[in-house]
Amino acid sequence: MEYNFREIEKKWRQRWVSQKTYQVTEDKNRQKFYVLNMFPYPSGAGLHVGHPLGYIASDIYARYKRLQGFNVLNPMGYDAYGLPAEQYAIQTGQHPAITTEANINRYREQLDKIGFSFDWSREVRTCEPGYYHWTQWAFQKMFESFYSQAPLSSPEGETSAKKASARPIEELIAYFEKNGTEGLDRFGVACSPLGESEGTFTASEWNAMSEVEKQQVLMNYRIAYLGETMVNWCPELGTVLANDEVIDGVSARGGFPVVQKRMKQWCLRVSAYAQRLLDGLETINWTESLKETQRNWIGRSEGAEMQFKVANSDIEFTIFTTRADTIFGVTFMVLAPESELVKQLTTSEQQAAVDEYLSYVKKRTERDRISDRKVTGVFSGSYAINPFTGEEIPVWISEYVLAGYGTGAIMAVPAHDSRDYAFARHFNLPIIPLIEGADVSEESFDAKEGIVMNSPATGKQALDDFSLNGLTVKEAIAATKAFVASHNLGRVKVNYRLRDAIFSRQRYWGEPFPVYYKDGMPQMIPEECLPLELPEVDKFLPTETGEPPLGNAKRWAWDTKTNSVVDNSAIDNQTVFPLELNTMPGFAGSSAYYLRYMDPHNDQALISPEADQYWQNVDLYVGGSEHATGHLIYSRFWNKFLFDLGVSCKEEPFQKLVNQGMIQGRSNFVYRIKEGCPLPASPKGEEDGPWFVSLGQSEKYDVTPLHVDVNIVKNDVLDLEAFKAWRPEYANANFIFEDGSNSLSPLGETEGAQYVCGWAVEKMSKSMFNVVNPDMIVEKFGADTLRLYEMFLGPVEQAKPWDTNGIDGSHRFLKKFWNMFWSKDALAVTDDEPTAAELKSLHKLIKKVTEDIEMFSYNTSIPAFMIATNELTALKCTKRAILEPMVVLIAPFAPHIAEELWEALGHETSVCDAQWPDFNEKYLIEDTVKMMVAFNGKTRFGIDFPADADNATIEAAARNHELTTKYLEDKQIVKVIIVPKRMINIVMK
RNA sequence: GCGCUUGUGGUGGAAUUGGUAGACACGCCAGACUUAGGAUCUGGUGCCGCGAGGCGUGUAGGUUCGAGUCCUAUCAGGCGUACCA
Repeated sequence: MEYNFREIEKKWRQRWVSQKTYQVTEDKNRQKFYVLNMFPYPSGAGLHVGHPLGYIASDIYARYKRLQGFNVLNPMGYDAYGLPAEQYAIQTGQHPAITTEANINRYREQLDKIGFSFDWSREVRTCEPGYYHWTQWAFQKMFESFYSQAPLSSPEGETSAKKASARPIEELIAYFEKNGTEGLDRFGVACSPLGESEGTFTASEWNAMSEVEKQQVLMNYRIAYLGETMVNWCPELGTVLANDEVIDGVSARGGFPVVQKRMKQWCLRVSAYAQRLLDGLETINWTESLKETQRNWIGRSEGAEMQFKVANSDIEFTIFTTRADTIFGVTFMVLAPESELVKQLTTSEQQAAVDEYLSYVKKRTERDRISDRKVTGVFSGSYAINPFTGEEIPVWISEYVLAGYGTGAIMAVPAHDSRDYAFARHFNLPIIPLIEGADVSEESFDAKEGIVMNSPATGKQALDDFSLNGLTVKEAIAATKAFVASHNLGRVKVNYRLRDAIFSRQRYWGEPFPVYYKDGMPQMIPEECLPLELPEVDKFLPTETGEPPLGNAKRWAWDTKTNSVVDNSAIDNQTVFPLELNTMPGFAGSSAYYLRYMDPHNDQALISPEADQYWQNVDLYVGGSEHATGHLIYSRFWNKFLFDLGVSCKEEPFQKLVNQGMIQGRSNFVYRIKEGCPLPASPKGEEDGPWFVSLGQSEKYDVTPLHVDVNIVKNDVLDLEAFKAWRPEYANANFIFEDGSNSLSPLGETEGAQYVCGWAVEKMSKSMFNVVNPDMIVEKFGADTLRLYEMFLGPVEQAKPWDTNGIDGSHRFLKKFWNMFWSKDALAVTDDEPTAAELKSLHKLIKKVTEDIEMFSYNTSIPAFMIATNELTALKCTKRAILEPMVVLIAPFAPHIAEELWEALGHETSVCDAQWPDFNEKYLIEDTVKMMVAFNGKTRFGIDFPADADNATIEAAARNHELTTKYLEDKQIVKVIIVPKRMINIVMK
């Protein structure tokens, strides 16, 4: 019987739907396994062949786990909010919901053809009210929470059994009512950076505050808060962007310039969770490189904050340093241009120079700073006093100090910091070396090693006779920290690079905030009124007054009497208030979708405790590594917050994570001969077309390489007729072939002359004509072939180019596999007892495939299938005891063909409910075992032993072997080494 | 600059704790069959050499009876990050 993949695949696609084969329910009697793919953004271009790679890999794993008896959750959905649909809406007026719906349908159609075991009854879409209900809900909870290292009720604060957690803001309010801010620092409460004056108040001061004042104070502590921060503003897109959405100073989407701007924005206090995000990495099974990326992004650094007084003034300021030991080498201080201190410390003589510098800095974009790293700065006119020596140190202002990290001010130690060194050299400031033997005449000595000197310099004296001379750097750092703490000069401090996430976007196509404004302060709409649905607008652009697109909505006001959305005209700021105009960013909807899959239709809660208890967290998460510092940080944060709330029972959402590598395109080129370059033949008389030369001949001509559609090239040989039809201007094209002949030579072209294209690996994109569409492959070869080939292409984690050429091999294999079962049009399978050779083939395969799937290295299982199939075909094996397990083994990889064969073998249930075959080692034992014996540096092989021989027998036999004996007699033996080959290892066990 | 990562035939890639490097597939070559195909089947295919033989895992050393695998140095590519004090 012929392998008719089209019919088979169609049949099983329908059957899986009608029999609900992949729907799962919580089943307490079976162990759960949760497989998850990063859900896609449904773009207009549809899927290309690279998209399904990770889905196939995880689908194989999901099917394998199911065959092993697990209750497998393998859901899919759409990250449906996003910029492209909105940009398209702006250009065409088409509502993004319509575009998105159309794209989703296209995605679904494509996905359905590949045979995934997704439970579509659990599909989620981030843009649906039933889904974003819970995004809004979580946001409200964050607004109503603050974060502290210990419960405020514990009397000892930090010294008590710590439990860092988000807590209801009411706890903080109760504390303020009783104590003000007195003693609050014992509890490690996370808050926005505050000045001395606004940060402290007494209980009676708190109680005397107006409601608005209280709200303003609380805003500094909420986990979701409205904060005035420097943001990445993208004028072209008219919105702010998160740090991970900005690459090289331009927007990740669109590549538009990004500038720094001070704006009031919703923020999430991700930084409060920095330490837990760092610690959590130790408990999860991710690749080391990805964990390292997150560690760097979190950027923990231990150091000290130190106070510096300003000479002739009562101003004091704080700096952060990890090299407290270099205090005696400080020769100047530097402030960030955006620092509040700049205003206070600039003297009247320097005012003009400073103003000029600040306006220069303001003009520079992020991109300028990156591209030219020149040394710039200006003297403020003020001097700071070194707390250890009393010396006066000039205070400078320079853009190399960042306002957003540490305190926005540093002590500069040019001898031991390369940035300070460059600055000192440029402005001719003194450089004092502090490490014995360090040569700082050409560059700074940044390493944290060596013996300290000049601390203080000979003949000078420091506060309390403090000295670091003679200590190692490590000892000096510790000693200085201790001294700083004991003399009240500052405190030991851990800083994180991780910033709070900016959570507002000035866009239409996103989750609306469930927030209205009363007296300028945000208020949450009542929880039972969620979801607050996205309003309709006429235009998707910002309003004329520069408000976000929601400013165009006519019905976007909140009536607190009826608790409903009403017309803007009703706004009276008494009972009807304006609603928030910003929307949430892309990462909002993707931050907890894995929880929603567990209980997608629950309209009472994000997830029921029962569903959460059963599914717990994701066992295997598959997706691209480009989300390392975005989604994978935010969702870990989000999940930790929900964990603190008791909503999620696991602190880490994704236990194991595999990054699938990108599939690149393989572009083909033709070489067009430039005008004026001598040609091999003259025109035929008709209108002469352009000339193209084959790769091997192209060096002889002056050519321009041009991309050519990979779909009209086979094995790098151009299909000439298809090429002529591809573009009207190529209709009369002439060719010089690989063998040097040409299409216009008087004798005609040589028989078999070919035009060979060049090739290169590039990104898969329309403009390079190298996009390969999975539908086409499925149409030609079938979904099972596509699945097999995608896995065969190489390790899942590695980036690799797509090359359709090799796909025949996978298809041929499936045909061979199919043919094992059939003789003419009848099933050939018999119930005979299998032979030892047949059992060996089967069990070798079981072992290999089981191990491979566990290790996620499918690319080596496919060859194992091919070898086993070839072996069994050669043995003419048609025995059920061999072939039936083979069907189960291949089911995760090629589910359609497996179902068809399973049914042909007489089974009434789906192959999905079969049992994964057990591996038995006894079938693998060899009859004989080869040994290797090494003589005088040369290894010899070829001593055979019975397979059941034990170690001692083998060694004795080897020693008695005639060769061995001869060498022993000649005393030329250095060593006799007996190396069991792998088969022996099995015997030994 | 820093961090991570990868270097194996014409190509994608195999090679378990160090143990016959190049599995399997593509491509290529030869042959068979034929309804002449983008079909199927068989055999061959790392490089040099007629041959025996020699050389081969980015490069140079080292450890070892034995190294793709371990160590040291170095070169090249990929990814991430960017003045984080």
